[in-house]
Amino acid sequence: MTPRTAGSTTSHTRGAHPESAATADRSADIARVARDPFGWEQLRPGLDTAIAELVAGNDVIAVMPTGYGKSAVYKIAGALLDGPTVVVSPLIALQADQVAGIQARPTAPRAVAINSSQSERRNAEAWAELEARRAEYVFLSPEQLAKDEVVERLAAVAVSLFVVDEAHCVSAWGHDFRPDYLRLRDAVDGISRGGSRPVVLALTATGSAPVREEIVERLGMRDPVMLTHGYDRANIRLDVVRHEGEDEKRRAVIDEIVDLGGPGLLYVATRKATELFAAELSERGLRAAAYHGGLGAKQRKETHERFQADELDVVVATSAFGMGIDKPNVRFVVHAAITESIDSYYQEVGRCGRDGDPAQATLHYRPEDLGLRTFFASGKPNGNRLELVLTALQAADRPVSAEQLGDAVHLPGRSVGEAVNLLLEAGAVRQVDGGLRAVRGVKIGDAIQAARHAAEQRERIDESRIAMIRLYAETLGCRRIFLLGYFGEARDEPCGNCDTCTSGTAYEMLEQEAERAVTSDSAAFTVDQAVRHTEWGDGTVMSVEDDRITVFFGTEGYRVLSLEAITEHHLLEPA
DNA sequence: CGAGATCTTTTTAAAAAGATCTCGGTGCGTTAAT
Repeated sequence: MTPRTAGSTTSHTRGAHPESAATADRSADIARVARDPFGWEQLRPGLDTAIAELVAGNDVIAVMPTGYGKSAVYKIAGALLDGPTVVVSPLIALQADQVAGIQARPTAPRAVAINSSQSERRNAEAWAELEARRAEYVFLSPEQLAKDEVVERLAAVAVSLFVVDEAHCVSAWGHDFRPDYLRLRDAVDGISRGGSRPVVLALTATGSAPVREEIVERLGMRDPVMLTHGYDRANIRLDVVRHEGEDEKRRAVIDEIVDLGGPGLLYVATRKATELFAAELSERGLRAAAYHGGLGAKQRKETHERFQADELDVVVATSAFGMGIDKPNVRFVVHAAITESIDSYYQEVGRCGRDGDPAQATLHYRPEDLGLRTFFASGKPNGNRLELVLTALQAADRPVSAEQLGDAVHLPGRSVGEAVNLLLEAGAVRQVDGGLRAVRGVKIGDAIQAARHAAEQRERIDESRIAMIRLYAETLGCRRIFLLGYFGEARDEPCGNCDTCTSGTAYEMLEQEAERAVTSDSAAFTVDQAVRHTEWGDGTVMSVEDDRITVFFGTEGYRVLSLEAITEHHLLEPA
């Protein structure tokens, strides 16, 4: 399941020889479509490769920073492939922008969106355009694609390209928050039933190896080509500041932002904190606004637009602010609280310094802040609740909607949804047209145990992701070496642009490790190597240091193992 | 799990310390009331 790699250094070509006539024709086609309807004279490295692979019929997962021009991949490949392009987009606001972006070029193929914010009539028109082959691109949410009717209609129009934008959502949201992300594979299968299977493209701005592999697996991608570009953002300075007390941390955050000016982003953990910080920053003379999911759509849009137009210095936000922001001159991303994973942290940090000029990323760290992350990570499968929900479903003689189910068991919608997701994952419940249905012949006891098991595994993985960001915050080594290592890019030289390099501990750590390395044998393991642990089963080596290695296990998450212990107890062997 | 609010107890009887409670993020879609 490991994707084939075609990164910036190791260019990958498959099928026809690069100099063959067919390939030459193809790159001429790509250049022509890029120029003619879309107006791009030159495509960035990797984009043309991605398009060529798709046009040749190969699935592609592309990991590239926002602002790199990822959307060109599906715009051009979609235009070249015969048949409409489905683009799965997580936010309706984003869909509107994406459609507008294509429509802004009068000669580009037509794009439509189908979602609940549009009138029924508008959606019907979109379908009609698609079915009449007047529209090439259709933007949809995963929830739309969970509907059988939608999938059937798409199967009938012979979709040629299936794109999952912001594909990290599959792994980040699919398990609990937006479970329909895990059903996209069924949508691809359903669309294929109409004829041939569409080529699948996954796009994301960040993703560690486990996240990328989960995307590939959950989407059912076939032998995909992986393209990564621009992980190292050398112009972003990486600092971590450790704090003892909450008040002292808050003052330090405010002082730093006032000092930095703007434009920049301040990420905080709670909605309330966005308001508090925004108020205090305003008092200190900055143009600051709060942003979180609880605000009205109008206000959110306005804040977004004001920031984009340089009318705000700082947006103080929860993780709600981010996707769809494409502002090159963001000068800093400051975190007043730690995130739940390195993946999220680097994604948020990646929003500054896109213009290549120096930018600042500071994490204000208190170990106590990890508590909130642990709280969010805990699934807490309540046996009672699971049993209640499953019994109700088994008793029903026809599919039940989530809402009917909530009424039947007298539980808040949220806990019902949580239970349902676990039962779905455990295979005890199935989503069918019209609602949920219990799978026949499954014993309640077995189902609940399986659901609990699924929840516990998930929890272990989430907690190991928290443990990794904690290691980042607490490391004395070079921050960049650590970050890039997490994303699978080995780097030996300290970066010179982070706090540990400045303080010198990064160099001390390297020396110490070099000394220890004399007595240990780290050469036995390499990054990306498949290994098997006596207790935790199969895993992949994520990073190798001189005295320890980090391994990602499918059932446990990230584990740091000392080489001494591995050797002594024969814990790990190549798989 | 931890912070902040609120309630309860203690003790330089009006304020402070201690105990208990509550809340915390991400968005789709559908629907009911204006």
